[in-house]
Amino acid sequence: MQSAEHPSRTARGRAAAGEPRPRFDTLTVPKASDVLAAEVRERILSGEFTEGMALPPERQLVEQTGLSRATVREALRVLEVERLLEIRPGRGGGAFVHRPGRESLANTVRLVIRGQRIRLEDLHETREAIEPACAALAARRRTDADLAELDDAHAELVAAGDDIQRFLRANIHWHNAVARAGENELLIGFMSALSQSIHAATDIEQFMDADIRKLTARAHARITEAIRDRDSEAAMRRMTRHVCGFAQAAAEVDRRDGVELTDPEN
Amino acid sequence: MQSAEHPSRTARGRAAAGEPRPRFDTLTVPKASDVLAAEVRERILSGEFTEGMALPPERQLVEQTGLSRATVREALRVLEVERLLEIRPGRGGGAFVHRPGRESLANTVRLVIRGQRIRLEDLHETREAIEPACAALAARRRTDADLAELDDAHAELVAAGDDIQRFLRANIHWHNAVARAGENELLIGFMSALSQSIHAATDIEQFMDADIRKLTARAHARITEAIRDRDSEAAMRRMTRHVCGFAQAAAEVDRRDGVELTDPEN
DNA sequence: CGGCCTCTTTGGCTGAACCATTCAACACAG
DNA sequence: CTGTGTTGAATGGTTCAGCCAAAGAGGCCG
Repeated sequence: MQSAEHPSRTARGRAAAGEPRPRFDTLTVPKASDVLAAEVRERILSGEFTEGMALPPERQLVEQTGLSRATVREALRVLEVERLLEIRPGRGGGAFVHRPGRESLANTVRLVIRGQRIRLEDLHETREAIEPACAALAARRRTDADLAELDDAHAELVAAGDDIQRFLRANIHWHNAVARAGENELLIGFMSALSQSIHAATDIEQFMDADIRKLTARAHARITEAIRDRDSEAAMRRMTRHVCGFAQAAAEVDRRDGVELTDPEN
Repeated sequence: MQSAEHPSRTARGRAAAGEPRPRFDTLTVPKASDVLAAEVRERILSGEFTEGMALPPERQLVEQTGLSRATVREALRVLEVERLLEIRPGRGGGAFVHRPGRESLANTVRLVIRGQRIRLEDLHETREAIEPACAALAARRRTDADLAELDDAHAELVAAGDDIQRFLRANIHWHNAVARAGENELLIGFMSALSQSIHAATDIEQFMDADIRKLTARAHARITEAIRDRDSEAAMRRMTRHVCGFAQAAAEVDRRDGVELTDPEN
């Protein structure tokens, strides 16, 4: 700061002589821990640090970087939050490179959905965009194992009967199985996060009555058949109808709830 | 550990007497900074801490929590990475609650895409699922301002001529404008991350020849028209054709490159 | 009154030390 | 020789005390 004020005075004298001075943009000073984190992040993402590789222990990083331990720890912590490192305590522990899997993709997306307070309608619309595509891909790429899982999930759904919690678990399981059969990691992650978020945000007990459950089971069966026949057109069409129907039903209940629940509050 | 071995001996004696012993699961000890981070995170997400609200300064948090400053700082750092806090130094600074916007949604998704090394085909497939839906929504919900932005972006695209970088910027801008017109925050974030990631991953100079540029401009024009006419069917159909065509062209070039570029390496 | 200076508040960073967990090596009893 | 308990070392987790740097607040002097 002082070294920035000081020259400005002398420079003003020169400016009076008509000589143009160089222009400096307001420069941003990054935090030390961010610098280290960025360095390590790049080396992980570039593939220089491979999955499972152990970083040097903290105290050694302190030596090598010239930073303090707190700073090094902050950097490691940042990368742990970003799921690029996994840190284990104790002897033989340390920071290990970890290329996150589909689970953490789903977790991240879910956190973002919650953090941004995305509207439920937005979630439904997004699902209407994504899930039919998943069904279409599933129909093209399904293996027999995928099919078996779909059948299992559907059997469980039917077997659930009036046990709503069991029904809902089987429902999510079936939807995730469709996404997995599509073999697209990104769509799998999105769908997983979406279905969980929608499930969590919907007061689902309210409208999961016997009729809707029956309708759901029929729709799943027909979609599963299309996937079995590798008929991606039909799978997509039927899935579109299924999720749109669900969204409408949810909106219906939500509107009723809106009247019941938000009025007394205000 | 010792307290777990010790009783086992005395208990073994009792077990011989046929009396079942209680079973302990391996218990997990959370880190102090995680506990604090979780606490603050919940209070932000639940709405108790509102946007822009200032948390107490670090030293005061140290008093109130009974933790050390390093621990408190780690917790705040975690929340900063999750974009739930914004931390500013200097007097009048501190930790401020920050509900992340669409920019950080896109950033997060982009990081995940890169971190997981999602395949380019997966990106294209996901885009083929999402962007037509965006176009359909845009046709239904567009305002005149949205339309103006689309027209601007298209004009810029046409004006770019042979300046490929300028063309590409205008291209991304137009695609983002479509998403924004759809008014779905989640889709906006996904699309923004997708188009940037695809752009970054495609060796785009290679196949963005004059023909493709002309084709792109025509497609954009026709889609913009559909959105102007609020014809969501047409918008969706044309967008599907557009992005599929792009994906095929990219795959074509990629295959050619694959032969050229990966052979010499091996 | 306005510009400058100093003071205070706040985050950023350091260093040293101690605690907790885990694993490996080793010594000792059976 | 075997297995079992003990000890020690490596490593992350936490604390404490302190200094530095940035940035606003308020007073002081021209």
